[in-house]
Amino acid sequence: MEALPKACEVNVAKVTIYDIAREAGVGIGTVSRVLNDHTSVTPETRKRVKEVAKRLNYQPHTYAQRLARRQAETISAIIPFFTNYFFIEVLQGVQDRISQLGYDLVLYGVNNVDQVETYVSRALQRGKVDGILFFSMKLPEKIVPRLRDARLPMVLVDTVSPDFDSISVANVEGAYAATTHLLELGHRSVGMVNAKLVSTPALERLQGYRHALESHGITYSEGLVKTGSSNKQDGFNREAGYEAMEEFIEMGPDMPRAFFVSSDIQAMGAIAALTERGLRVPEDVAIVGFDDIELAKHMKLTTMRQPMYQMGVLAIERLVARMSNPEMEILHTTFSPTLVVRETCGAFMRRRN
Amino acid sequence: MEALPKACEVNVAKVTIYDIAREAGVGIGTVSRVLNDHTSVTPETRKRVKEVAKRLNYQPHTYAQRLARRQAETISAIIPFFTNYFFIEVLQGVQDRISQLGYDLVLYGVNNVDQVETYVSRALQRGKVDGILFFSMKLPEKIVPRLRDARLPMVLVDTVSPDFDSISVANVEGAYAATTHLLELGHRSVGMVNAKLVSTPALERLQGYRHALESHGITYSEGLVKTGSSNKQDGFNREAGYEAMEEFIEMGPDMPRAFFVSSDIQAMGAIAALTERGLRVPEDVAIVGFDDIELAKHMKLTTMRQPMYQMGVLAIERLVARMSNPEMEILHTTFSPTLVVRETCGAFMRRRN
DNA sequence: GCATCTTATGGAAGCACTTCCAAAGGCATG
DNA sequence: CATGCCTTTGGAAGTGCTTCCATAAGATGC
Repeated sequence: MEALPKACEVNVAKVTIYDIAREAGVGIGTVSRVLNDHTSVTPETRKRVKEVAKRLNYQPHTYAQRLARRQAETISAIIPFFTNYFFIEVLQGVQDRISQLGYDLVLYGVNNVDQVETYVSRALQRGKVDGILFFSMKLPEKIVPRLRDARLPMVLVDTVSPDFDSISVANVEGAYAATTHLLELGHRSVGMVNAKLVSTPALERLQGYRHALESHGITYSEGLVKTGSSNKQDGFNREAGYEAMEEFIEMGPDMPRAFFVSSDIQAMGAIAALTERGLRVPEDVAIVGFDDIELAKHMKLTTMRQPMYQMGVLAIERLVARMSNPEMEILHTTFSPTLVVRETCGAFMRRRN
Repeated sequence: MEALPKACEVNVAKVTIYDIAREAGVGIGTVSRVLNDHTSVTPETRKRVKEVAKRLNYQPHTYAQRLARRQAETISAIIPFFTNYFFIEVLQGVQDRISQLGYDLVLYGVNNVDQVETYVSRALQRGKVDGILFFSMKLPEKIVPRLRDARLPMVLVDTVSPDFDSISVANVEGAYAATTHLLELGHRSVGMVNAKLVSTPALERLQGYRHALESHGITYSEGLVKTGSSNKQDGFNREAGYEAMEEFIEMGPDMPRAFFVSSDIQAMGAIAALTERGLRVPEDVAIVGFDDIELAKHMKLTTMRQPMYQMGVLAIERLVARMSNPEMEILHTTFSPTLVVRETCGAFMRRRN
């Protein structure tokens, strides 16, 4: 049990450019030039250096590079964990694009609002990241000046602020389209299952719903918009949808026979409430959701599709654009959600008649 | 349009420890000692330096620190994006714990198997990360030696290899418990909806199912295990569950009236297939799933719960332990899933009778 | 054959920190 | 008062790279 090699002695030899330079009989400058594919190196030298590097299994030291290059090659994403489906899909786009660029993605998952500031501070550490992606949360007013002063490229995704680039979804238009679809199917009484109005998307989707009614000559009625009591995720959750629909069902015969629901996940709850009371979807009640999460397809839910993956890709592209040109004018892009007609709205059923 | 300030001129002044040292009339060594809370600094000096640092709004340069400290303060997670629910919940545990430790989490999302090697190589870059979390995928044999040579702490989550620490779920026991639950409710013919056998969890869950049958004196029959044809995510997807159940339904009266399904998401599909054919759950057919994803609760699905969040937390703790003691014996931890009885198994229905 | 222009190369300086070592000062002890 | 010890401090050396500058070597033109 003696002379156990210490961990550090066993560790992989740390090969530096100095080792390569010595071994190849060149200077470190030349080594660096070869490894970074600069010009002004003869093919023979280039070849020799590359061979030595390979033989010694050279790995550049990431942080030494980043320090010398004055580049972080890293982007951080500040993202609320509760967004779930949306988050996953957008993040996939972000990841794929980032990975192509050879950048790293560092993830700051926010579970409660207080963490936002902590994570922003971390991301703002000098030289740490080249850019920030800020997701789905209202940007706290008090940190806006710090962010602006830091002059660090930042793109907001699924949220908006006049001071920064943003990628978002046209909630008003989407809600308008969803509601209009139901109206065009002949419904005159269309209810809305909404989320808490503290959230901007909820507010905007309500607006779109209301506009749609009014453009079709129907007066908006507060009594036909319900939210349920579950506060989790600002009301964008299944229970809230269930509860809201329960309330509607209690209205008895006056209950609307068509609903725009402000998210697919709430729609799942709403449909469950209906089914449990013996009401069939779409025969008795028509439903249109919002988001087009993966489950929507399986549930045959008619819904408004957000191009989540593309939003992620675009977010990175916008960020890169701003990185290379900080003086670029601030750009706000809104994607228009598209109506995906499946079965819960009853459109196909009607046509068959 | 003249004399527009260049971006770099406007940029935040980069304050270094040299600036602080000059301003506070001390040496850089002292500044470093103060900022790192070392001993051997008089309270007055400490106070003065801290004040200057604050006044100048000093931010340490992350990468200079990491280079000098020979520590990455970063952990990377290599994770298949398709795991979805499981992934999100485990990652939440990982994130929370990492964040407490002041480490960064860099995410490598894998969309197809080839990417695994790319990402492993990146994570292996010298000095880049202090540890790796490898999720839910079979560790490719060919990279095991590289990984071992690198002597970089790595913990496998939801997958196993003899060479590395791992945190996983006792699939055999879980499947055994699930099947036993159905048997104890009086079923003699229990089918299984499984995923593709290329996946270890699928293999192990089949084993548990088989053991359970045999310990109850029932002979195992291959005909009662079906998989469906959808290959996505190794068969752990909704369509596959739907297809498998369709096949069962085609058996006619010989079809089992109870099923253990190897994942909740498949169970969703299976239930849909049953409902569409007019078969009620649990009145006509009993179902037990596996995972306890968020939707399971809403669907009232009886299932085997995996403690995903805790698995994430433990994964980080294990990683940290190995980082501080590389010679530690390799540890494999398996969490036992617990049976969550809801409605789809029919247990409550029975009791009511 | 010489002046001029390229092109290739070595290595110092820089990036912003940590850490170690030597030195200085303060205090107690004999 | 001299000696030894401890605390505090400054700053050189180190971390591993990139980049710039000066120089050397080779190519070109007349």
